[in-house]
Amino acid sequence: MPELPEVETVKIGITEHLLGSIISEVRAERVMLRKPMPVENLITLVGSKVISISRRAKYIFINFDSSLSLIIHLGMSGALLLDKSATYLPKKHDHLVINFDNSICLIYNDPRRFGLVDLCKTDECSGLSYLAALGPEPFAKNFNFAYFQDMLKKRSLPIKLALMDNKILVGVGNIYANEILYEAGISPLRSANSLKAEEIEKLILNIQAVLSKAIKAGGSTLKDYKKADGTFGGFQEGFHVYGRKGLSCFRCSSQVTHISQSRRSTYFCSTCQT
DNA sequence: CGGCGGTCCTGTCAGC
DNA sequence: TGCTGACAGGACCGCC
Repeated sequence: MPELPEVETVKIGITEHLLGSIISEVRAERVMLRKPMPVENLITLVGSKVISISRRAKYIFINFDSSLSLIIHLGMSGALLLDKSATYLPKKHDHLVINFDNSICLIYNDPRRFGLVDLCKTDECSGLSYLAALGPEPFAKNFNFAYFQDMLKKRSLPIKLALMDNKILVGVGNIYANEILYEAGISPLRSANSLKAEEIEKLILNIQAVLSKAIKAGGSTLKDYKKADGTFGGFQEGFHVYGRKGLSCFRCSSQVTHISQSRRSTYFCSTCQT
């Protein structure tokens, strides 16, 4: 799935085509995602006009003039695609297909169904249980040294898991957690509360550097992820450790180590990352 | 409360 | 070729 750079890329990709468009038809499959898809509510979107598209963590918000917001999370395997041929034929795992008056079609496809589709009044979204507890955005002012140091000193779990904890910081998933720690020269096994001030500084810089580089590259494409136009992101060419088990570290040439932490793959260089 | 393992689901790939 | 098991970008839940 999409981590923050992929979600941001999808958001940008759909915005230019959907802004100002009016929904003419909603086809929603009665399917169980992270929670049941609210089919009856989704159908009420017909006639609504898109006024803005935003992102919070890995959630995309399509905001309408009817004061409603469509909330979409792509989970592990979800994709949000645009189709410009007037007659789109639904494919397997297309759970939501929305037609717009400008003959553009927005398709939500998610084979593993770990994603989420929800509808909420725009001004009530921040109160939703799955959004209320989220930590700061990596590029926001409230994600700073004082905040991060304070959060990390209270936690004893491995720093890699802390990076992926949405209450501490949103947007960093498994791939980028690996890449960020490699760039920062910090071992993923270190407990969060063992980091020194200078390491925390370095971590913040690399969280922002790695994510912004990935956004510029249009995200990373591994298996399922595609950009909204169906083409692929390019950042996977830039991975330094992820998926490189046994290959040479680009810095010191020793072999990249692969381990499992909380059932997620961790890749790191045990020489460069201490 | 914090940490960790199990779980939701389908697709793909390696190995037999 | 076909089966089986491991594994995959996320996040929630429940148990200690």
